[in-house]
Amino acid sequence: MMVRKRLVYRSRGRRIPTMPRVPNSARGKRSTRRNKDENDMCAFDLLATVAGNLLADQDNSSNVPNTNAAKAKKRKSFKEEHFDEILPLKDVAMEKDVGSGSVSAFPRQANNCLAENSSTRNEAESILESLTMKSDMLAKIPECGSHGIHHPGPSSSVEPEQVQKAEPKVIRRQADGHAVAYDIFDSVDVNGKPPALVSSDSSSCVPLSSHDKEHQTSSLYQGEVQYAADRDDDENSSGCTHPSTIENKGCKPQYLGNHRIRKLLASKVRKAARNKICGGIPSKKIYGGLSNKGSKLNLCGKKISTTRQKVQRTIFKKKKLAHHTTSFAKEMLTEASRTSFATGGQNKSCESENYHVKLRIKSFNIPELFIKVPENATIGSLKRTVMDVVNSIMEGGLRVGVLLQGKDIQDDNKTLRQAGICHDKKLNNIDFTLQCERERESPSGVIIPEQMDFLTADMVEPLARMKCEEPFPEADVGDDNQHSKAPYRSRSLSDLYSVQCPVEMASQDTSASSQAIIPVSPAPSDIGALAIVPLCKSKRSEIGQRRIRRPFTVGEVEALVGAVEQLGTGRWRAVKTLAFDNIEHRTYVDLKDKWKTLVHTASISPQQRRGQPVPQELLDRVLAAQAYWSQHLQDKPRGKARLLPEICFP
DNA sequence: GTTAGGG
DNA sequence: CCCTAAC
Repeated sequence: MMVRKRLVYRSRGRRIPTMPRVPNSARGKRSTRRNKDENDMCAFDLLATVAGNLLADQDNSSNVPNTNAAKAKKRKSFKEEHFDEILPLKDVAMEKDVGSGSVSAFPRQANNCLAENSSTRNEAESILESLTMKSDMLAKIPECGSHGIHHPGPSSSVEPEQVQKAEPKVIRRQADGHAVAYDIFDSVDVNGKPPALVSSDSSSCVPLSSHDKEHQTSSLYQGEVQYAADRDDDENSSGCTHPSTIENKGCKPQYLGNHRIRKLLASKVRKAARNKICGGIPSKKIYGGLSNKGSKLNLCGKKISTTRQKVQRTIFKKKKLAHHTTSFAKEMLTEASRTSFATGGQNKSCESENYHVKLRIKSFNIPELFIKVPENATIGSLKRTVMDVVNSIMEGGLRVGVLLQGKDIQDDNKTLRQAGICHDKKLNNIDFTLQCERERESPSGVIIPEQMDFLTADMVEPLARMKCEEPFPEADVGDDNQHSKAPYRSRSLSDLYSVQCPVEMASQDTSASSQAIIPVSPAPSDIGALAIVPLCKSKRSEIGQRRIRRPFTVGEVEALVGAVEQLGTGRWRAVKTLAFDNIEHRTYVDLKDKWKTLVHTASISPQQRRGQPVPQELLDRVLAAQAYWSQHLQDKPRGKARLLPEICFP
């Protein structure tokens, strides 16, 4: 029966040359999706807000990551093996001097900062004693601690800095530097081995429950969760609030149903998430529900994750430049500390005009950045590539939104008082959101004055000051942690950012990264230029994150054609094994799909073709192979005609 | 888990 | 690339 079925397909296959319909429809679909993605932007703004709120709910679910043990092991061994090779690269890359600072100088800077913090601590505390960032979760990591950035404990908070006059620049720089640079280089992995591709496995944003250190480490180690907010403050803030939480390992795989069910659920969840997000439903609820609501939803998330991993097999294996979730959410908290702004009060309606406010960044994640790094790439090219990507990310700019009791206050001209925001009463209900500037009407792409005033001083600045760097994941595990001790400052990147846009943190944020550099494994005949591949263009939350689109290179096409010539169509698993075995991000389904499109491409006129041109010679082989196997398989349903192809396709 | 196909 | 159906 199975054979019969296949025969039927084969017969259809014969018409392949005339199956323009498939591609066309596909195109239409793509187009549609693109639009959809644009719409998803609406979710973008919501994420930030939501994230923070979820932290509190989500933590405790730290559980055992349900990752494939073998894979984890593999990754582990790999990292350990090449740690020494990787580390240097990181340093080199970080030394790129942009602006005044060099990353390599970070250690010293960190210490200095620490000292500064100490000296100004009292003063600062009086102003923002409770200001904290989720990102300090980084500090939780042992290595961070070694740099003196470590937070005192559960209730640790970001070192208060002078907040009075925060400057956007500083903020920017520090913020991104911290976030971006770190991320980018943190996982740079360069080894002598052929660059294998690294899948972003973006879906794997995992929240960490900071409390569970082991878990955390584990996650980091696996590279699945490189960064997560940690609940430094005991206050409950915790974990990763990012929507991606759904896929988070933190959710214990309570049970493992059959994959089919998982896929189904994953699919459903994704759809639901997308729809909801697009619909503008408060992400808070959406995510909150998913993450907290109980085991049910969590399970779903878990399933997604699992499914992803299995189906895509996208676990970065060899080169991962950086993987970071991108959510940046901050929540301003309010216990307005009673420090005055010294602006000279006027009315007293709200009775607290000049107060400094305590703000807390509950979550801070960074976007994924992947880069294709051919072995023959130079450090310079690597730098340029990273720079380009970062710049491209930044170009969107960022905008801060203010929510009062969940309601977005759009009138920028209103005074806080007019908006009903009083230090005494309403501050507790204020939230900030980070929105991608592009796609939004906000003119300058710069933060709005009022907001800036508020944020700058109290919230952003501290953030900018964060010195803690995430340690090399491997470090935690490795015996020799010496290397891991080195912090990776990202001053250079931050500087870049600052140039691009004033308050960029957001760009990397929730927008889920507009782009990413993706390391692509060296396809059989890959041409080795650095290539940047957009990552999750949609900026949608990572919930239903679609895999990044990675166009086949000519080399890959060639390998595919060669494999199909030998194995025939219909044996995609074998094709995968034969020609793409070491390329994690190309699944046999991908190969099958690619073949489908190749056949179509070959059957249309060159003028109608799009994308990177495929040599006519290859297309000819595609048609020949397709025709051959279509016929051949009909005659001999399965197997047995292995050598024929060679005859036909030398 | 694979394969074929439609979207 | 995603999602499903069918095996």
